[in-house]
Order: sequence, then structure tokens, then C-alpha cells
Amino acid sequence: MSRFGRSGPPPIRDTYSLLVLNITFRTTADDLFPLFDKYGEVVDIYIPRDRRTGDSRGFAFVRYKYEDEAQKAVDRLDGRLVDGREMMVQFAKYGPNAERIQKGRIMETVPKPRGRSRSRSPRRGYRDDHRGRDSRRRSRSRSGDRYGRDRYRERDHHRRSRSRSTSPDDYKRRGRDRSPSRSRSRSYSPDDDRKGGRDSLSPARRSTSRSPRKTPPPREGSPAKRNDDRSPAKRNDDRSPVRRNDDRSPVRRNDDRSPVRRNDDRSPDSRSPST
DNA sequence: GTTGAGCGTT
Repeated sequence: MSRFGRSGPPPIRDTYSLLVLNITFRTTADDLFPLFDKYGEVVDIYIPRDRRTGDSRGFAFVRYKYEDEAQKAVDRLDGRLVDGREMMVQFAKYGPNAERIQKGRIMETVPKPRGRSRSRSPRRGYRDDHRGRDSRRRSRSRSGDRYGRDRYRERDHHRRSRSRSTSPDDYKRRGRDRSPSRSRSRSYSPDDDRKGGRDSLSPARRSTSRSPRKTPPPREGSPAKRNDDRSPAKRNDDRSPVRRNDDRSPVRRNDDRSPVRRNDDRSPDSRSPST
């Protein structure tokens, strides 16, 4: 969804997409709009967000109408400090349609990047060097596996939550040498009994204490209830897609100014009024 | 509440 509330992504046939990276997770399109709009006409701004939390992934796509303005914004906003962090602005290489994009525009050819004569671009050197390393290695971010084990983890967490809630017998089994109050404080693990359980407070344990036998086989239980468990009716009830960036923006954005107003306000030939 | 390589739709 675009920030401009359109029916969908505008045609990129004549637009240039810029990839904005290294931005804060709290930076929204509203924060990038005035920044990019100052250097050119922004057609659309889209920020991929998490499908669960709804938070920004840390990068955004700014679509420009003209390459000149896009290129200018790249050099201008590339390295700009936003929300206390430097955002990296560069032309998108791939489009939403998995199309080969050159400089944000769909192209089949791959011409070499031209250098601007009016800018020295000393930042590109360090920027490129910064990424030129083996920085690709992901530590613990939500990249790559954000849709892998994460989805399984939440499901596992859901099963455990209802397991200990509907299994009072487990409390007696486990609460004999332990306080039941703290048992509900967090998710327990049946392995804690035979493994010791006393060191269950260890962060390393609780992080990897996922045994396949922690949950009883669903076939032994009620198939009907098991089906209900898989019902995705309401799972992320604790997830509130509330925008906390509102309080971060003390200044109101000029939403009245649409990027499409360029049709009357600006002409493709009027880009250079000062001739 | 956190995190930090990357390429995107409601």
C-alpha cells in the first residue's frame, strides 16, 4: 500500500525507484517524503513492513518521476542522517515484478553507472567499502529467516500457551518442587524435570529449549480441538499495529500536497525554468 | 522495548 492511499502501486513504467536502506525501523514514508520531495517529485513511497508486527523492515522504496531528480536525491539523501541514522539511497535493482531495473527504471540493458560532474561523492567510497566487506553475514536480524522459523516459533508458542492452560495436571507434575506461580510466568519445558530444570533460568536454555516432545501428539487428543488450534482466527491478538511514529512527528505533514499535482504545477519541459 | 543485511504492495 502506498502512503498516498492509492488503490495500489502506481505504474513504474515511467518512474524511478530508489532503494533507501540503513534507515531506522521507525522511519516512515512520511519522514522520507519531505526529504525526497525536496530534491525531486516523489511519485510514490513504499516501505515494506513486517506482516506480523507491522513495523518497518528498515528500508524503503522511493519512486521518482524523473531520473535526474532521482539521481540527485541519491547523492543528496544518501548518507543523510535520519532519526539519528544514516540512510543509504540507491537505485533499485529489482522491481516488484521481479523485473530488471536499471536506475530505478525497467531496463533490459545494463549500462554502466555514470558519474556526476557536479558532485564529488566522497561518501560513495566509504559506503561502498562498508558494504564491500563480508557484512552480508546476518547476525540475528529478521532477514532471511524472518519468514522461516519465526512463523513456526509463534505457532509453537501458541500451542504451549494453551497447553499449560488446559492441562492443570502438568502443574502438579511440575509444581511439586516448584512454585506454580513462576511456572506460569513463562513457558516451561517438560525436559526441565529430567534435565535439571534448576538452570532453566539460563537465557541460553530457554532460548533453545524447544523439544519436539514438549507437546503431546495431537492424534491422541481430540482431533476437533486440534483443528481449532490451527485455526488462524485470532492469533496475534497481542499484536497491535499501532503507529507509534505519530508521537515522533511533532510537525504535521503536508498531506494536502499530492505528488500527482505535478501535472498542472510542473511540466516535463519546465524542469529547468532557469535557462 | 530490542535488531541492521537487504530489493517492494495494500
